[in-house]
Amino acid sequence: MPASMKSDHIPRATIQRLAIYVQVLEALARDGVKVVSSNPLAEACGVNGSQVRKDLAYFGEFGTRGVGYNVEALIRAITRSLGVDREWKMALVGVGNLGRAILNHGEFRARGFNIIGLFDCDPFKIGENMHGLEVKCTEDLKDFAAENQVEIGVIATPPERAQRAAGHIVDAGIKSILNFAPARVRTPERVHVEYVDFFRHLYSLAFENIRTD
Amino acid sequence: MPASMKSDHIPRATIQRLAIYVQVLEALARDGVKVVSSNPLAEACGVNGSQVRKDLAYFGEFGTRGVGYNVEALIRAITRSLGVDREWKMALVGVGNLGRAILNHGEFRARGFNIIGLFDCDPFKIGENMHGLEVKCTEDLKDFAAENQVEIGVIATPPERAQRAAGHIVDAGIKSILNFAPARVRTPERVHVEYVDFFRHLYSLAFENIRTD
DNA sequence: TGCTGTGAAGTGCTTCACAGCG
DNA sequence: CGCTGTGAAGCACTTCACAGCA
Repeated sequence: MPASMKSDHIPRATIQRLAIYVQVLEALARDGVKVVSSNPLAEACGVNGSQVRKDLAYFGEFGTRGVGYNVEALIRAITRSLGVDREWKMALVGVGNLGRAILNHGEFRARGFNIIGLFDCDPFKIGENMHGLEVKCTEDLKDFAAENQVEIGVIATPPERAQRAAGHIVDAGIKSILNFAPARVRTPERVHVEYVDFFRHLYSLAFENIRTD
Repeated sequence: MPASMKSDHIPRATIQRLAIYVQVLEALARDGVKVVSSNPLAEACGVNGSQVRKDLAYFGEFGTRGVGYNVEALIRAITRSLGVDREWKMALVGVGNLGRAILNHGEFRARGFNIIGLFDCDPFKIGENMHGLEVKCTEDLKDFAAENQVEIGVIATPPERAQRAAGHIVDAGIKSILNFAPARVRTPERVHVEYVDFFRHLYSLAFENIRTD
């Protein structure tokens, strides 16, 4: 646990909001803003001012009373607190349309989340070269992960193959999974799975839309 | 409001879980399962059995006491309740790497969320043809949306252009936005914005990872 | 004075526990 | 007898309100 952390339990929602704060703070930094107080920051993020202050208080005291928060310093404080101020090595399982899109999406690398290995179970794809990486057989993930200290496994297979991909990732000793496949996967307790689910959002939009007619 | 709805307020979290239930129910249907009771369904979704029953109860009574839920019927009941059992027309703003990836991602069309118009502000992209659609100038979105009853605007621009894209979408009278850009956007109260934020998930993974060392 | 940091109060979602029905 | 549907209890997060510091 980071030495700076003040509380033992931190709400999951807090972590997700910290990611939003970073987004907004980076936009402020781009616009040349040096200092921001909790209320305007909160408004730009669509939350309450106390919420921002409480979220930050879980990790330390980053503000100056009567003034606010230094934008650049707060970005560094948050990314440091979350552990995202360093490189993270990821392996991508599934190099179809979705997988290639993820590979092409420069934002990941720009934020230190580097895809260093590609895996697929399709013999026609194995051996192919993408973005300077050779597609390997998923069976080889275990050795690769051990040799290269892979920390995050990214699933980008069709839904019916997501569980098998998860099995290979777990088997390789990787404890974090980012799943882009539209399927839930079963994993041991110790493995943390995050789901990127486009349809969750589309369903919310559709429902809100018909509800407010 | 759908006639079947039993309660006036439905938690946002419930809607998001319903999307998960559909995912898991579809996987069960693929495996030939005909009937499922709340506890196994809940376990596969990573939630509590009462939660499943309560979520469904907001919309009606879909189960049979002593038996469980018919898988196919429950999928239809949920998708109907949420209004996702029909076609939704979407316009995509921003046809860079991310936008093209969204356009190529067949799942959207497969679930009735159809991209029927492409827009970009880059003169070099305007006029280009992608997936049988001609890229138009973002200024033309307003007329296009009115003529074609676009219901959802999808933002896939770089973060610094997300706000302008949102402005065009709002201006076109569209009330729902799906934002893939890593930036928050300001919109009038009546407009519903959903954010697809990959980094929210990566931040959660990274934090959980260092927290459990 | 202005804004942060924080205990206390408020709110809403989740879980429990069981009545009710097939 | 088994599982759904649901009021009540429990719990966690959010918001309030203000003490405390620059």
